[in-house]
Amino acid sequence: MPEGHTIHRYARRHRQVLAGHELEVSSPQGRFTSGAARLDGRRLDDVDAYGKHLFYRFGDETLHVHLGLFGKFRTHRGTPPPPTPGTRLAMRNEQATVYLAGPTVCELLDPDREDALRSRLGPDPLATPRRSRAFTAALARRRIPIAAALLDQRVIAGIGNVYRAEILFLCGIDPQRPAADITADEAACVWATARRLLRAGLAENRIVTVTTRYVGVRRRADIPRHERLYVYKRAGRPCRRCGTVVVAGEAGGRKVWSCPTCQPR
DNA sequence: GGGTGATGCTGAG
DNA sequence: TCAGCCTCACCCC
Repeated sequence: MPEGHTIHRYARRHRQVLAGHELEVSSPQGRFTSGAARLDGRRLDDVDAYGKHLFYRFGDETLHVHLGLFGKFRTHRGTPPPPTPGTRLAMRNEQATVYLAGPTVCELLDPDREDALRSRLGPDPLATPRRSRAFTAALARRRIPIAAALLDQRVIAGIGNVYRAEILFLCGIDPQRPAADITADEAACVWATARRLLRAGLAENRIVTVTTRYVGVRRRADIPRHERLYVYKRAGRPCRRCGTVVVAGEAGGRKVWSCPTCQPR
């Protein structure tokens, strides 16, 4: 689930239903008991997101959450069901309860450590849309494949394995090309496409990169689940644009898919 | 009901 | 480079 759009969506949702209230905070699973005790009864002032990181402001305490590959939030209005055994964190007020399960990180963060964390993150297209120059400069410094660079959160924050494959397809860039060889125009395309796709994902709560003309339906909402992407996980199937067989490769330790015709070497 | 994979990242070697 | 983390949805029987 969690690429940057999901994280920003959680921030927005949790700000809506939880912020401005004193919260009951607990750790049903018991792995965040002492942290939860420090937050329990405090007012949540705000929630913000950067890249794939979430920050919950409780006065002078900040809760930091990173979902990793498995993490999930669930929001319940009114009386919630009992938490599942894996629920690390529960935050509750009179109108809603939010459960968190399976995060990579759920911790209290002091300002110094937050600064250090943020300084390791590249520009987030959903948070700092104008900073594409920082992105272009970061690409120019790397000899690694562009597809690996797009997963490096120091280069660009919030992109994951689905978006990187789709962005490179839409910009016509072979995943294996060295990042430093990407032209200024191509870098601008990657940034603009990342921003556009993430914003659409944030608005629609799902990753849909195809346009309706490639699928043969009238409305975006009618695009079937398995027809929403151009290349991601489509190895062996025809490219939606040109019919060439989509191929799988690897970059940054993860699979990446591309069309050899639309994304020439 | 069991097995597996998943949109992530770290730290050891 | 790769094991490990950690939960759950989905597939197949």
